Amino acid sequence: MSAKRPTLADVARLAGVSTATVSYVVNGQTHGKVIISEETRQRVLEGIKRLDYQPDARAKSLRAGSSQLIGILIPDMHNPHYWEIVEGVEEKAHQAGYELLLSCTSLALHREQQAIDALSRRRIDALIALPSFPEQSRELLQAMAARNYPIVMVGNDFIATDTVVTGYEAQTRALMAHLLGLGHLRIGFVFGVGSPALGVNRWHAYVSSLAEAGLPVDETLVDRCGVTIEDGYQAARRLLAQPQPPTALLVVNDLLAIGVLLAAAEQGLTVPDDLSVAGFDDINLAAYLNPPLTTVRAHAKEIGREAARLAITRLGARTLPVQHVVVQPQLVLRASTGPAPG
Amino acid sequence: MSAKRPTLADVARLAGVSTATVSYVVNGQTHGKVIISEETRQRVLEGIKRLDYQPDARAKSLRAGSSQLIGILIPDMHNPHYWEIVEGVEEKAHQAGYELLLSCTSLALHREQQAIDALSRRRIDALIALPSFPEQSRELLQAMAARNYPIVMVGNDFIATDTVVTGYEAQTRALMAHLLGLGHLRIGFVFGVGSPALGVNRWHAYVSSLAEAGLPVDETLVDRCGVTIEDGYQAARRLLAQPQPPTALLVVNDLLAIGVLLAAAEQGLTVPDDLSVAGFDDINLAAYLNPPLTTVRAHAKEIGREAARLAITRLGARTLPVQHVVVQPQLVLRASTGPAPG
DNA sequence: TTGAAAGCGGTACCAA
DNA sequence: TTGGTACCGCTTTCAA
Repeated sequence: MSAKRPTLADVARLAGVSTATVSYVVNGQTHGKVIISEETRQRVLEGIKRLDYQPDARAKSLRAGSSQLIGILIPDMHNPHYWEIVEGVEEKAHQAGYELLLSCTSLALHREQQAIDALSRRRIDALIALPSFPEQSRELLQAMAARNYPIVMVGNDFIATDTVVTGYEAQTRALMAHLLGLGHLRIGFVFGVGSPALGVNRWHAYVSSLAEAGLPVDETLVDRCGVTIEDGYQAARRLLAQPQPPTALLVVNDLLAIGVLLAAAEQGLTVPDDLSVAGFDDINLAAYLNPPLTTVRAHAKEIGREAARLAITRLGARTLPVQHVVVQPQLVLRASTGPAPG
Repeated sequence: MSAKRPTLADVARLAGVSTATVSYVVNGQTHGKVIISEETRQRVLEGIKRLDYQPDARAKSLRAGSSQLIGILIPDMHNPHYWEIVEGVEEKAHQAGYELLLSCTSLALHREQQAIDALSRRRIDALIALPSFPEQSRELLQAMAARNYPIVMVGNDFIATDTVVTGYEAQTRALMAHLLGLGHLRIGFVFGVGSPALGVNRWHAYVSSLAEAGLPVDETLVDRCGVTIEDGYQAARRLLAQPQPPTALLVVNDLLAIGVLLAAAEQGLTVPDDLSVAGFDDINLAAYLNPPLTTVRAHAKEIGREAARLAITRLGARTLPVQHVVVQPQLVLRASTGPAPG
């Protein structure tokens, strides 16, 4: 019970060799040359097995200067969109022998800054950041970058570093064109974001699409709400209860659209006959909603993969010029949008 | 550019004191007694600010013997149910000054064992484990426990340690009673689990409820499928396409129920008039599905909180007798279940 | 009230 | 092919 964890020294003692030798064996080889005799190797391996020795990652990391840890900062663990990004990161990171240290900031500025700090203290090798408050956290991130932490920013380019961004603007326009083409004149927006920075691209495209179509931005058709499904549900209820309700609703992400769909059903509206609904991200379940949701696919997993790729590349080539990757989203038309009623 | 990260020694040099002194002020006080003069303290603080010093968590952990890290192992990051558990753990852990190291095993045995190993090497202070393969991973877990790692098992008690379990059996029975009471005689089961261990409790209760009602287990009403929404969708399609389709469907978790609901809608079936559907877990979005889903609420967040509480308690009292906590689930009746058709 | 120094568990250089 | 050992950055005892 309570046996002390064995160390290199314990193994060395048992095998009758030095700690250096054990270290060599554990790490396979040094600089590509196998320098330990097979006999010694076996003896050491035997000792490792006997003691069930597991190297201490902290010590190794401290001495070796690399933690083999990639930190990732996401805004909110309630939105599957972010998990999908994490999944992509994880896939690539594991392939390259890195593990992930995940931090959720729950859309609170102080939590975000805390998290960045904590990650930095853990001496992660690189950071993949999806900050909720890129402007306010900019300084912290800059400071890390100055310390030679490779940082990949996802979704914005507030600091001069490797980035992967999506082109949501263009696809928001395409979505608006789709809706306008279906004859919708009262297109509302359920704009539930945890921080202003997180939705600007969609908002701008919404406004300018409206303008180009000669339509005003009708603030009675816009609801700035919170980030939960319930928030989306309540927002849609408010919007749809008005004397002049919208005939189509953009929802800032698919998660909120779930609530919107239910609100519509509860008011006796059929989607898309009475109301068209469109989301963003194309989270996994978007295709399984009732009706399946028209949305803009972000390619979340690919975003994650790209981010990891950039981080890992940077780790091996600090002086490479800054890289910018754009993962182009894609309009996915499903059954939740249709011709304007009437 | 590329500035080396400052260490205690750098701060000490700048402030003209020893590293010990810096360590004292960084940690506030030693053993409750403030022993550093205010003047020195200020000088050190000044140096810390100037250099933007951040202690190295690895070194601290190595020397101090505690990583302030609680590891948590979950089967699958696609199921919100697990995230809700993580949320509960995080809440309590943070309160107590611990951070979380999260590992998803993607329902693969080798990934699970890898993850346990990795967590162990990182020298987490405690492990909260939701293993997908409790039997196969038992030995590994036992080995950790023997090394004095506090382990909290969630959802099963395959090793003798602190546990938190849910009483899904009883509530599955209650759910079956509800359905039987509504006149359903052909109750099917969409049984999509990543590993046998993950669903036994529900399965057993299903079988015995049927038996008690004098009904046979009709294997044509049971579909053992995968764990994704798509799997649930396909399973429901198969089940409903039969000549003698079920009139009610138990779905092993709410996530799969999403797919089931869509499959039903596509076949032109109205839920609950033509088909009753019930899930498990009561994930957040269950209440927002169309129709809102009857389910068994696991109280996921509470499970997480309890697990964290157990772990933290254990950290402070190694010799306490083993604790077992039961978080009682609760039947939540919503609109997806109703009287048997006909 | 402060400092010197011995480690925590590894890695890797230099010698043997 | 192997061993001795300095050191990674921090904590903590013991002395001053």
